[in-house]
Amino acid sequence: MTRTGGGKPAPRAITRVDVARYAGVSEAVVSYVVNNGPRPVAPATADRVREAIAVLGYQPNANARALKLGTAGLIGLLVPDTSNPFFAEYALAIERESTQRGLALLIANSGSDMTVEAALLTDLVDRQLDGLIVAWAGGPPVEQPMPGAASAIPRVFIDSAMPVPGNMTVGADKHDGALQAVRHLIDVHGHETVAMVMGRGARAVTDERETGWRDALRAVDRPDGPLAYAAFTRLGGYLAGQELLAARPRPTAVFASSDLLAMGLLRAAHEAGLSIPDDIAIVSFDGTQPTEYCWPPLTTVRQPITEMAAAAVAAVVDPATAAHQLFPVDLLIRRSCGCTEPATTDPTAGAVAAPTSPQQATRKARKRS
Amino acid sequence: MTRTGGGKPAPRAITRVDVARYAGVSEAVVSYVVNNGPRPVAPATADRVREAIAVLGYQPNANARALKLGTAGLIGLLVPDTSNPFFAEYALAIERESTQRGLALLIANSGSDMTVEAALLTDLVDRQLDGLIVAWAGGPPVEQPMPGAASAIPRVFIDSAMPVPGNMTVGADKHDGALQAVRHLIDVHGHETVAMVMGRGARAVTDERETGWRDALRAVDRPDGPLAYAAFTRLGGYLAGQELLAARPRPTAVFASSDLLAMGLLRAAHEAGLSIPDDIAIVSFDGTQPTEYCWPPLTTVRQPITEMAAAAVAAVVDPATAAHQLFPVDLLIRRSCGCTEPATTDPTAGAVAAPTSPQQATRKARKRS
DNA sequence: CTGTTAGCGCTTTCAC
DNA sequence: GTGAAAGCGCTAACAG
Repeated sequence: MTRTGGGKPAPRAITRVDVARYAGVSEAVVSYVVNNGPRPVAPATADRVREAIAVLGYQPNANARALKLGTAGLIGLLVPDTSNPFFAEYALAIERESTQRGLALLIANSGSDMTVEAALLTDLVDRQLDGLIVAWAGGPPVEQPMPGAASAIPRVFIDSAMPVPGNMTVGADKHDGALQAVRHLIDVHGHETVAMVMGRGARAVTDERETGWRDALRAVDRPDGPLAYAAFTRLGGYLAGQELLAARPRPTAVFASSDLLAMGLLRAAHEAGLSIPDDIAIVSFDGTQPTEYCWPPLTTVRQPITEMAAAAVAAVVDPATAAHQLFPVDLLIRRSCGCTEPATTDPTAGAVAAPTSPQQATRKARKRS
Repeated sequence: MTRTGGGKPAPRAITRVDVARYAGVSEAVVSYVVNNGPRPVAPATADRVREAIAVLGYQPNANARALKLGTAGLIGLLVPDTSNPFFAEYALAIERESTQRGLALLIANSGSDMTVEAALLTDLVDRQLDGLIVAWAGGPPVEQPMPGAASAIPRVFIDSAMPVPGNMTVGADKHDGALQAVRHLIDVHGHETVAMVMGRGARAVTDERETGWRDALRAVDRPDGPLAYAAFTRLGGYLAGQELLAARPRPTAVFASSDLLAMGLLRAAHEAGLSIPDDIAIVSFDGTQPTEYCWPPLTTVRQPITEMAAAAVAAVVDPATAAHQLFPVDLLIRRSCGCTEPATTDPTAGAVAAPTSPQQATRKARKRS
């Protein structure tokens, strides 16, 4: 049998056959040594094999291994946009969690585009990963346009405050978070009402933060403050902020449905020459790191990202988990709401959710000028 | 041959054998249909096969395919920390570029820990991806402690302003960027000298931004402003900022070696009750999105992330590329340096690097009070 | 303790 | 236009 062409002898990668031959053992033994089992190997033999591996520079073929084992040790994550710090931090936490379990993470951004999202999801499913973690752009789908639903890959939907029938879900209690934020502004800082900047995603679902905001206001018989919808970006927050600040009377307090939005709002307020929190108080949602470095630092509803990430990975790795896992949120008090940070305001102090004394910040149902 | 146990009939996944049988064709034809080649198939037959696929819910086994083809269509990205907007935006751009080429992206964060970095790199190499893009924590290694260097995976080192012998590299002209930043502060805004906050990574290499800053000052016979080293985090920038602001005389202008650092510095300045840019001007480095939403918006040296990402992916996919690719940077003028933004300051305007008229911002070698 | 060997599911060459 | 069959490199059951 003649070889095609007589060029360079095709640099065929070395396989365990080569190693076995070199070490003078069988292929099985090579495997036992590489995998530390499943059968024992005499120390001397093992050493010979290890040396052969080193000398030859043998590297097991990952794809062959994956075929045989039926798994490549990969999980996939589909999110709207990792340039949003919330998803960036979430993805990072998921990656850490996966790595700890020996799984690598494949990441895909939909850019909040439902068409792209569907395409990426299909691709991910086709790759037959060991698990799939999905944060739907704009919340869980109302209908079930769930590509590859038939596939057997365990999946969990994150950033989903509500259960999705027939699916595992992980989410934070957004309704309660909105309640806490609005109540804080009213009860502690004496605002008459609270405006809201609500992010609008790719899907037309009513978000729990919006209902939470509304419910908090109703509970104390206050009128709804103005509500501005915005794209889930800094620019969206900026534009919505301009809209809100142009209203007369101007709102004295705003609840932003995400940190990203709050950044935009902050810029709009600064440009308008407003002082925060005196002219306008702001409470945000997510609790991402950059909020600590805004000016003023943002009071924000913290989602327990690390815990949720752990739950999400656990869910796909061991699908025996509960169908819906809801996590509590807490209010991270900083300055944008009108509170004074504790003396040890220094971020060096490390305390994440430092309690604070808001006494002198109180204002009684103040009149607007 | 008896089967072990008589329990449920092991839900064996359907393979092309099942499809072939169902459609009454050979296994080869199934393959031809699925892959659109390499041999032609009669339309009628193809339809039958497609129907069988649909009915049976057949999904080609990705691992088997990868074994046969010798590739799984995966590339890996190893970065210090995607919660740094610079790497987040870089990763996103790389992902887009890969997706476009039908490759999926596996991502790993070292957290700037060299031990973790080495471990992750080994894992990535073992997975035999089609390419590897690496941003070393703290710059390219001085020595060559490059795990898995023997492996044949094409690799490219990004965020590397200097070539690394024997490797492909992609980087921005950091030296020139620092030059531009410092010159702007001196030439346009009349600062006597410029201080610097320099990020210090995991490796002890002198960064081109530091030499650029120094060179710019020397070129016009100015004394070096004070230099503060910091961890490459917001907190690092904050602490270094406090240090710098406590110096007497207090610097009137600071160049921060990354946007992340500048955020911290900004906070330190605000807490000190300083007005920016009047009391202290700031120019940053990277040009990430959040800098547009700081207060005041940051003037920053923009790295061409999208272009570099494209170059990096191209490099690993087609290793015939040049060894070292250096990209130019440009100064994104905003307010923190003392310039007035153009009338259309509205980010809606879309113009990324809007030119600006810095006339009235000029100050002549002003005295410090 | 070690060796032989049967597949995992796919792609593709080669014959028909 | 279609089918048969040879592997890709590995793991692990089974036999020695």
